[in-house]
Amino acid sequence: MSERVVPPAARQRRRPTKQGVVLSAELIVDTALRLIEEHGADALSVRRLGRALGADPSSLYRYFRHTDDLMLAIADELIGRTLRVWRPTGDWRADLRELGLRMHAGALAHPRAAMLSAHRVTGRAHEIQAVEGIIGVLRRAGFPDPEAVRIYHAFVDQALAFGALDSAGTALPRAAREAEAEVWRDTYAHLPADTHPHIAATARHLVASMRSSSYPAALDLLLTAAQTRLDHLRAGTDG
Amino acid sequence: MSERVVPPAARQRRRPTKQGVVLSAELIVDTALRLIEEHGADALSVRRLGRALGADPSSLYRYFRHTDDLMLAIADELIGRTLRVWRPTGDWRADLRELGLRMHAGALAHPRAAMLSAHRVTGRAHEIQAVEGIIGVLRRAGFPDPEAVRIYHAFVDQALAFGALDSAGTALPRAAREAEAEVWRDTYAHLPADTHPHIAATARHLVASMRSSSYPAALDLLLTAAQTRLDHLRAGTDG
DNA sequence: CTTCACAGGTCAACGGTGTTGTCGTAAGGT
DNA sequence: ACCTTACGACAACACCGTTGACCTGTGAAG
Repeated sequence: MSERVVPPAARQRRRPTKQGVVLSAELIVDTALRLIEEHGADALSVRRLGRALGADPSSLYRYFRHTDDLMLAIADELIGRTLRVWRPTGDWRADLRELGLRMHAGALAHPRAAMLSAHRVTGRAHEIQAVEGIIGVLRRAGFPDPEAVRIYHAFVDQALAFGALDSAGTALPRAAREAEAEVWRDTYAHLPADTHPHIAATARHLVASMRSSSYPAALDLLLTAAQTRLDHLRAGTDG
Repeated sequence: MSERVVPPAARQRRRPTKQGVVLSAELIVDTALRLIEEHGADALSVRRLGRALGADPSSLYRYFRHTDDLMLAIADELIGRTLRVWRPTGDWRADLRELGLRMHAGALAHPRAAMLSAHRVTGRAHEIQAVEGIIGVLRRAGFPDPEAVRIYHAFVDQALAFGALDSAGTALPRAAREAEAEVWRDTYAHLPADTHPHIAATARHLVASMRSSSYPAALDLLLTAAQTRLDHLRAGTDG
């Protein structure tokens, strides 16, 4: 074996595969993302990716040490894409809401990658840029430093956590996802009022609510609480 | 094949395996949890579980239709364990805070299981009991039904999502976890103020905050927002 | 232009996975 | 003591990630 993976800079001998494709780390990442998007999260396997590229599966190991390595590269690409289109306007609440929803949407677009990368701190350029931007928004809004950090931390983790949670939902095989919807419709909607009064009373709302992600609601709750805190601080300072 | 899985009530012929173990859904779930705890999440496979039980892997299909089915049973068992020690006092905010922290702690106690099951709706006994309990607390507190469901949904998902997120963190190999802490200490704590003013200004707080979970803070923010909403509703009704 | 080292694509194999069809046997009801 | 049948065992299938050995065309050096 010795060293299988060669750093991208040193690559030069661009030999095409048997089927005429010239491989590159970029092409592999892009193809992987396309595969995930088109055929669901479980469509991503080294062998399938190889087939989609028109190359032997083992060729990929010349570019990535193992599948995890590939996943991180994919995640990195995703962070970049999300951040690239965020333009803070100066309204802290609207800006954070926008960014939160974008992060969540980005995760849902690539469930498998989101699940694997949510809990990792990369310390890379894109991530640092995001941290600086969010804390900046909060400080400019008037939050004192410890408060800004607390809210930053909760905000980011919430976006990542819900992104991963909801991604896991969409990554399920179609049959399992339908089974879940059925559980709410069939089991919860028909519990008798004498044994389960609260579920019976709210069944209609439950079935409707469970159909969609609770992230927007949770995000708004977080922002509302932050707003309340800010109002409180202002009142304390002004009066 | 016909029907392979027999409902637990109908079981009677308790034939021991070749190695003398008498199987049961309970025993299988318990063994699976033990396996996950001791050897990590990837230690859970039908074949390994069979080996750990002293039974042929295919025997498990007499108790669970497929692996997913087994995962749901594991998840429900965890919910049950958490719920078993929760005693609502009547103070809705304190009760939900208590339950949220318990769920989070329960997830951290079984990181791998939490990660695998956080996103599943089981529709099983313990879960139903939890739903009834939480919505009951909210309705008794005075939230109208749609509001109660919205908050219930956000509350539960947030507890599960953070549970899974933080579990993923603790499930990392020790080396990787230390590397992450280092990133905060070394990279973020030393960014120059002229390029990253906001990070530089709050670095001290950042390093401290990132060491621990943001779930308690996020939970308090959610409860604060709910309280605000409740006050608002009361003011509207009373005045 | 020719030569030739070796990057990088390919092949075959290993040990793992979930899942299913078939079969034998011992447990329980009669 | 017999019969039925639940249920555990076995073998097979198609897939997975990963590796070591092999072979060939590329691109630079002479």
